[in-house]
Amino acid sequence: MVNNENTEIKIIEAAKEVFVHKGYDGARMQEIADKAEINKALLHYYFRSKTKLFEKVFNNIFKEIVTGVAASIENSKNIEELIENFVNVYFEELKKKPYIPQFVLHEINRNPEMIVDLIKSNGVDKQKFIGVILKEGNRKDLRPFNPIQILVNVLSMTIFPFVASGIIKGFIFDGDEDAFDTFINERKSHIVEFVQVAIFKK
Amino acid sequence: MVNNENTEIKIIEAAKEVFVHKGYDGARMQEIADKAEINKALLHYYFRSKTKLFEKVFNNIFKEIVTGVAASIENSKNIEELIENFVNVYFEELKKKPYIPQFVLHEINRNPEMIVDLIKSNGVDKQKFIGVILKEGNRKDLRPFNPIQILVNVLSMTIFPFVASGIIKGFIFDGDEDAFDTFINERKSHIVEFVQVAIFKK
DNA sequence: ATTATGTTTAACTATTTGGTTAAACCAGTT
DNA sequence: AACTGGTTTAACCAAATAGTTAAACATAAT
Repeated sequence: MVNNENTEIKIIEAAKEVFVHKGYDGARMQEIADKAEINKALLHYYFRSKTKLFEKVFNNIFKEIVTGVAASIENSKNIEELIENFVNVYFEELKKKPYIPQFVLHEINRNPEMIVDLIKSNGVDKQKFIGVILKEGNRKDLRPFNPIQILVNVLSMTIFPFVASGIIKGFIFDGDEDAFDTFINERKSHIVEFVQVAIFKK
Repeated sequence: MVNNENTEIKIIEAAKEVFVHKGYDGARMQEIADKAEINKALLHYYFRSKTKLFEKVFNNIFKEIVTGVAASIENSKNIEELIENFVNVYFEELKKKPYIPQFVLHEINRNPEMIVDLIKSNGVDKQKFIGVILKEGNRKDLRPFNPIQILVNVLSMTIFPFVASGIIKGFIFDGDEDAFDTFINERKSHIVEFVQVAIFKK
């Protein structure tokens, strides 16, 4: 009984790092071991296989995202608040962990069946997420857009720039990191404004 | 001299299929050979290495996308037309090839340096893409949004649903394919309407 | 028919990589 | 001190996989 807990955490952190940047197929157990400052055998002692380790890490990350979103919309009374809270919380989260969305989307794409178990095992309450937006959908001061479309609009505009940061950076900003950062910082309030202006009548 | 040209095409088509669905790391030369109905040695005879074959395929796909976009916005005189044309053309393209964006974004993420060469070697004229939107930016009947933000909004809303189809399908539509398809079909006109309503004053 | 050139194949090689094994190690318990 | 449990390691194994080789084959030119 020397390390245990500490080691496990170190492994998960290292695995997270490697999996997120290289994907499941591109990740190497050796690299994870190196990054965790242990050797490969110990890695397999803690998590029997690459698949098992990956599942742990992926679940971990997925839970982080879900609880993040849940918290951001928990106290939102109406659609205005919901959008503002979601975009604000999520944007800050993504600025800290910009590689997460691309990773999650790629892995779900690679193995779509996974998502069913994932939602189940994480006890995600769908209603909590789309309930507010559906209920608010028939407010008289809103344009008659399909609320699901609005939801996807907000998700798209918030998440996509991080998923496509490589292209946007290279294509629109000629590789200029600073210009891209400015753009991202400006974006948070832009989305809120843009959506508000679009959904309200008048 | 039996096959040659035909074989090369068959290889590229097979490689495209496999790379797009599995990614570079997940793709296997054997699987590509099988799908092209040849053996691995011939594969290496035509394209010396996995990397070389991948580059060819990726360039190919990238070019398709770029020319697609270029064509869609070529004859657009103002921002209204531009948005409508872009969304229409692109949506139909993506419905036919829904896996392309996720693939491209993942590979660029995996190897960001690639994009510089890619843009260079494809002779992409950036101005053509963002020129119209920048020029139209200070029309008096438009709200004073940053045109780049608008551009990214349109890109996001159009492309993201395909990148995140797995999550959207599973999460919002409980795995119901038909409901998702209906949503996608409705989406094309929704985006156009949504953006128009947002950008125009009054 | 023979030659030359490009095409196709089966069999092989070297390396990478996920995973295993058996022994050493360390701390607390008896 | 000897024992017991989990922990850690170096060395090893087997399978997968990118890439090679050398020979057979087909077609057109001489």
